[in-house]
Amino acid sequence: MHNREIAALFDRMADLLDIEQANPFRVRAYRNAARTVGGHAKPMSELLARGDDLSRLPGIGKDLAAKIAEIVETGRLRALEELEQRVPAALSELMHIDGLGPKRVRSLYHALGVRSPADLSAALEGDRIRSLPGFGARTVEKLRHGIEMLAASEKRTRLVDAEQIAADLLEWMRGSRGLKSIEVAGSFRRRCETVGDLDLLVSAARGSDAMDRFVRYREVDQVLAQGKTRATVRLRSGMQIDLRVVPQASHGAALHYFTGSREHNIAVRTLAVRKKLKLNEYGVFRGDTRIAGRTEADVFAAAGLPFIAPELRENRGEVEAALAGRLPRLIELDDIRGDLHCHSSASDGHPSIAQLAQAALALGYEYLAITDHTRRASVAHGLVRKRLEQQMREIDRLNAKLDGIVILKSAEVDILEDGSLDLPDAVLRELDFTVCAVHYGLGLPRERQTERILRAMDNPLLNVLAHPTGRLIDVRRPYAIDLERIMRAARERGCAIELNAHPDRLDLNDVHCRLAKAIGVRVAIGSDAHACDDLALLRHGIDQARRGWLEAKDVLNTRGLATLRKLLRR
DNA sequence: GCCGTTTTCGGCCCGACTGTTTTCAGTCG
Repeated sequence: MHNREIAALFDRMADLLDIEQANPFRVRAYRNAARTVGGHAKPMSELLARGDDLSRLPGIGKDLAAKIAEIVETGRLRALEELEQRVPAALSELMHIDGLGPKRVRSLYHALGVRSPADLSAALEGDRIRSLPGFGARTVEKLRHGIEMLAASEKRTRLVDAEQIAADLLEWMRGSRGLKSIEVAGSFRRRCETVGDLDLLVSAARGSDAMDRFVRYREVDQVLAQGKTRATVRLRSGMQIDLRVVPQASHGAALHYFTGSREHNIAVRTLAVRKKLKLNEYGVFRGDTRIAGRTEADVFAAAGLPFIAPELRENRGEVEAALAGRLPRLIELDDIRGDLHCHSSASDGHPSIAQLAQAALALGYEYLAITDHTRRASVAHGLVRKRLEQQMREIDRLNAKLDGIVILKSAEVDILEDGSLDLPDAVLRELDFTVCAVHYGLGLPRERQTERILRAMDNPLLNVLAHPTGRLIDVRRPYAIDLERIMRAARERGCAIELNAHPDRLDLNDVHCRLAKAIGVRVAIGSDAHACDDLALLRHGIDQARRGWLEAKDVLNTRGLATLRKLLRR
């Protein structure tokens, strides 16, 4: 039973309790628990196996800890099954339709026997639904649309794609009259790997036309809501955009509020409440007096906190760390001294090694590792021994000519199904270091896949384990491995773990980075560039590293070349 | 159902917009 599945059971519990009109705080407790469990890096089964006290997890008390144990042991949750005797399980799905909450779902079910989206569609065709209180013509229309959108509503957009959408929209919005500032807040600003929608925050003088201009944007497909300070539209791309307009005096408070996450906001507001203050999107108030609001730093200070970077605002311990003065000094792109993963035309990349070196030099790097695929990756023209040896000689020649940058000899060596490496040790030994990865046999059972990688790491010629989980965002799930065990083994053996920064991968993800830091294994951030421009993709890795609390000292390629060589040695 | 600088009970973040309502409930973020 995976954490995700446990979380799903708790979410369903919350939905059904909500429909049953249970204590709303009890409902929230289940939702919080779902989030805690679903976002936890280690399987609950593992925590239990080693005797951890689950009630020490945030939002998990004695009761929920016992329920987690019950699910892990039996695969069932009796409380949910009992609840489903009273409230049909399928009603949970209706809660995900835009415009339907617990009250309307309850009313639809009791009055019309609606249990599923299909039932709802049928009900919307008839006129009985109009007899229900709160179901007018507009609501019926909205629900029709909501059912259509149900499938799409789960879809999230990769951050890198959202950046494009945001850039175009910002350019349009900057033509607004009276505009003081405009920013994208929300999960975009927290640099989540995917975003569901975009939250746009505008500070503007009175009489600004920002709101009008927003709904007139050429890409707008539908205006879903529009008030004086807030509007929501859906673009032709399907992306939903929320706009909020606030006065400048509230800019910091609004930026904090709309950056979220929701859970982080609740944590900070709770702190404010304890100080007898009120925090909302307009500022921090003592009584009716605004004591902060212009900048985010002011808002944090009023709540008794130092500035917390947006990437940390997930209520994953950042508020406690801030109170204790133990916030990390997050890594920045400028800390990076070189790239440890890229491909030349020798395998599946486009540019020559010389072109890649020039591009890396232009980025201010001190070194660049060429990591073409090896033999086994035949579709990517993987290098056989002879071609790799030729490449090493070419790199020697280039290094003799180049000034200001050193090209490192490396390869993205396949980890074969039996855990051996794809080229003989004799040739790997000639490289400065290796980046090793699994590309085939992704479907092995967890234990075997883990053993395979551990065996590969037993070879002292393995230096960096590349894209450790193999996931491709929205395309391929991570392969089954015991990542924590692999990380521990990597630390013991002096291997590093890659954070592959390619926007298709982001592998390690943010939670894994946090785990790597806790275990103390060093992270190597690589762009996995296949073109010169791709070297810039490394910034996406920095985003996730920051979300995972990584500091410059946790990352291998923030070191100068001499130190890097020392740290790579096993 | 959780939690504790208001600590084992009594709180639990806060406001905008919509639609259907004649003053507000429901939903959403």
